[in-house]
Amino acid sequence: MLLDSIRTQLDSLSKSERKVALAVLDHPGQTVSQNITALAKSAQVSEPTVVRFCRTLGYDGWHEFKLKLAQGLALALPGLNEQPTQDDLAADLVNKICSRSINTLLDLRNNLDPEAIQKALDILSKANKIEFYGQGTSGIVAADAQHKFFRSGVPTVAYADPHIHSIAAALLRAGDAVVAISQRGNSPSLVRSIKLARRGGADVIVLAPSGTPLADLATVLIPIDLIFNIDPYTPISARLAYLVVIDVLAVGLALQRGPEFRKKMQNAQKALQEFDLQFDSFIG
Amino acid sequence: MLLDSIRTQLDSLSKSERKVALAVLDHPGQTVSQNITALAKSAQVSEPTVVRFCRTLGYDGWHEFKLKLAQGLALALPGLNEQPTQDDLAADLVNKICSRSINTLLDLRNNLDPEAIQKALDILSKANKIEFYGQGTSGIVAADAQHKFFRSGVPTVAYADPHIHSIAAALLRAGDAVVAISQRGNSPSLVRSIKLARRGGADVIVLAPSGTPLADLATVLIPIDLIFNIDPYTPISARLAYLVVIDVLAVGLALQRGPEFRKKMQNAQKALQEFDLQFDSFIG
DNA sequence: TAAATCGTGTAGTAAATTTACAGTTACATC
DNA sequence: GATGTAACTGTAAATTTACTACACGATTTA
Repeated sequence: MLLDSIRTQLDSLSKSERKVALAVLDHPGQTVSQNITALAKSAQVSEPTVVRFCRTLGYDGWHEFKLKLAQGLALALPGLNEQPTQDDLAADLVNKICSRSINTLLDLRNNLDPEAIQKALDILSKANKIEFYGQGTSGIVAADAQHKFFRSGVPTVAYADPHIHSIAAALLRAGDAVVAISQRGNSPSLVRSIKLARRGGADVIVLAPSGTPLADLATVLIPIDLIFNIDPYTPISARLAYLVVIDVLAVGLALQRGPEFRKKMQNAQKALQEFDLQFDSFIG
Repeated sequence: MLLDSIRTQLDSLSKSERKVALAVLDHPGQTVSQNITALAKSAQVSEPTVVRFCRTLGYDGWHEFKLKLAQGLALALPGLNEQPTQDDLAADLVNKICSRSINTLLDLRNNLDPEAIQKALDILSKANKIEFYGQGTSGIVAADAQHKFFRSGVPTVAYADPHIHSIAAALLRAGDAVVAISQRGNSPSLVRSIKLARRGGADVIVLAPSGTPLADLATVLIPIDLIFNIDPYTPISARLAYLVVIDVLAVGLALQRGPEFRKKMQNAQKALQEFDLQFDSFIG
């Protein structure tokens, strides 16, 4: 990106232009919010020198340079560019947590196995009945999944209570499908329910770290191997990964059911939206 | 992102400001390279109207608006906004949905206002009682918030049922805090409850798109201006943004309560983890 | 029907960016 | 070693750009 381009061209710049370059590299975030006068001052050069610097890099002038820099920063991952302003807790917090979450998803994009997704979609698209089981935090993921699938026109149920899902699991038959969600993959009661489900002939899609007891019971395993941080103040960004996988499954299933089905759902959605405007929002 | 924020606020704009909005939406790419005069001309309004338009959207002026727009466009990578088609392989699906989610979070990182977060944290750290209200999809976010705050050692409650939260809201007093979560910002029953809460003297932190009825009722508004796509098969990645904001608040609150408190919680967490290994996982 | 509020454009002002020019330095040539 | 040339850099003026103050007109309210 732009900052890298500045770095590589550092040698071919004149003395004063290099001052500008270093000032920009030092505080890229500030640079985009400053005007040319402020940058000139902090680089201890004159304004025209800054303009010449921009031109040397191939831009029309200060405005275009600033714009391109801003765009580059929007995409850049943190840590590299800006040292966090230590005194500003909130800004630092926002930056760190967002960045960590982004990294989690980047990681997911690289490691999520499309083949497993495809197998899972095959199972789901043929299933008579789809149930989501998850406890604690994963119970929320399961509830989210139910919501998403429902909005995609696929009725499902989600259970977070061990007693309930063990009963539900015992009622499953061949042709039914369960999605078991667990961040640890070792919840005994969930494992028990999944065993019951399999005994009844149901297919089980597991979202859990690989190598866990739950993972071993899967018909299809979608492994989610992220660091589970012990520090309680670390945001549990792993949850985001689970939610995105659920997104993938919901969208994939909807697509697999074909465009007609899709059209029908769009209409339903539209009707719902008009309703919302007058009454209560279902969407929230 | 910004363009979506413009779309959602289209109704609350005046006639001339809407002209500006439409001109921007029509040619966002041109807008960033143009100056205010050119935009005013193509929207057939005067320059001050453009400035007022920028201010209405919450920006300092034309410069800031243009910069943010440029950053938003940089994130709108080509191909990402295309709807996934049925021909897509699972790999494509994974890639697209992950990328879209990543962009949502990049956007959030660029636009989330640390000042608003700080104000929210100030309120939360002083609050006697913290409640989360959200309906439908946002009800899940509220439940998630309750979970996270609980794990940070802060007892809270979350309500998704309109009747329940209206009763709860009526019982609030000065010194209490509500976090209202809404992806639309116009749910009548939620608005009603929030009005009750404010009447009782409670502070209200709102997570919703800016310019919405709910946003106007906030003591502190944390605006989340992301796409609300009508197509039901588009992943609702906005939810990720909400979850991350909740993360930020939960972690921030824990940090603000000091290191001793933090230590205590770490121990509690550790104990819980050991317990989990033998019995049922609380974490999921 | 009058008053008031909101929205909009005109014209003037302030600010920022760019251009023109001139002084300085570094290097090459005689 | 002196002189000329070319490249850099800053000062100051010019121009563009964004913003403010004010006034007119429309729409709403009393």
